Amino acid sequence: MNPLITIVGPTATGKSDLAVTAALYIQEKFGIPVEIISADSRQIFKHLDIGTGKITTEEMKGVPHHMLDTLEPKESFSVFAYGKKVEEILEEIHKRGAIPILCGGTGFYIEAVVYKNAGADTPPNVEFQKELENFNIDELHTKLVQLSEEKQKDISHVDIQNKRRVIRAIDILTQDGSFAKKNTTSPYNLLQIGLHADAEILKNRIQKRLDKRLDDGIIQESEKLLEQNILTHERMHTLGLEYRFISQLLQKKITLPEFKEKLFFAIWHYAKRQRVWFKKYSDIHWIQNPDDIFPLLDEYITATPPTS
RNA sequence: GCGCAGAUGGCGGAGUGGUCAAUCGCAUCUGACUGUAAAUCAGACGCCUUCGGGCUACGUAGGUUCAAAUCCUACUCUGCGCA
Repeated sequence: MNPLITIVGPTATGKSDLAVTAALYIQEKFGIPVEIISADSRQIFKHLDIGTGKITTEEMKGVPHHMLDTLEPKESFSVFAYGKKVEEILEEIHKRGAIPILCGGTGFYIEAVVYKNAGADTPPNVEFQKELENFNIDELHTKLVQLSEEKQKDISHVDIQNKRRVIRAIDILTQDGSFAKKNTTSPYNLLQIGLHADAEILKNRIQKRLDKRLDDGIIQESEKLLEQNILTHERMHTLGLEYRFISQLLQKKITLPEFKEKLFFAIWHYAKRQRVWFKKYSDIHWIQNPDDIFPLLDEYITATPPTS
């Protein structure tokens, strides 16, 4: 099995830096090259630098990074596409005899790579989904139940209160597709590392990071992208967090103090959601101190020297 | 000092005699997650409970009433106006 190291955890715990540190450590100590793959749903986009806290070239310290700056913000993307793309990249990395580190906080993206669970194998019918938007959740639910009986498909996994999910389920069944089975085992030889920080510490880090990004010009970045028509307010809304609230601020829907407060809580809530997501994987080695990664790497690489 | 307004759960803010442990928003807690995932969605949220219910609560102290967060009186505090 080919090796794959993951570095996961909530935002603002220092994953990106740790990935670089780990990469350099492995290269120096074992002479094996390492390449990093970002698992961040927004850092994939060009121009979104300060807002997503994207790692700089300098901070990469020469370690190759993948899945950063590959799309224009206006282009749409999906977990499915992500999973496919990363699969290719992994293959190349393994061919080169290098070890990949998948690093990021987007749980679903990690799942798509590690377990190859990126959803049903039925492409979305965007037009049809738009039509469905016009119905309310109860009507949609009724439709879904009818369809499931017609097509004899189990829909017990669908969250019937979540409009988006119900629409997608209807979409899949209407196309005669079926829901993918969930894989529970990984095709890779895994080392999963989670970076953990206690609530108070994490809150503090989030606040400090936010203040710093404001100083760095996070708002101006978006203003400029709006001027250049690289971003729209609509797109900023779907990008979430920083972009969503900056958009509201620039449109004067909220004041600066409100912006700061709302954004802080939104990031904090996001971090909690990430924590819940990663909780379900029992094979993650949770560490609090970055230095604790070294023995884990030593053991992993010594026990299973990567071959290609 | 006088006048007016107000004091509600961690915060904001509804409620103005019974259906109020008290709408709602925020925060908090727990969780879901099958092609938008930094997204989307759910549950809990006074205390106790054998889950039937019980108890204590709407500034404080009294009062009216079968019944009060809601009416009356006094007091305390806060805001605005006049002195």
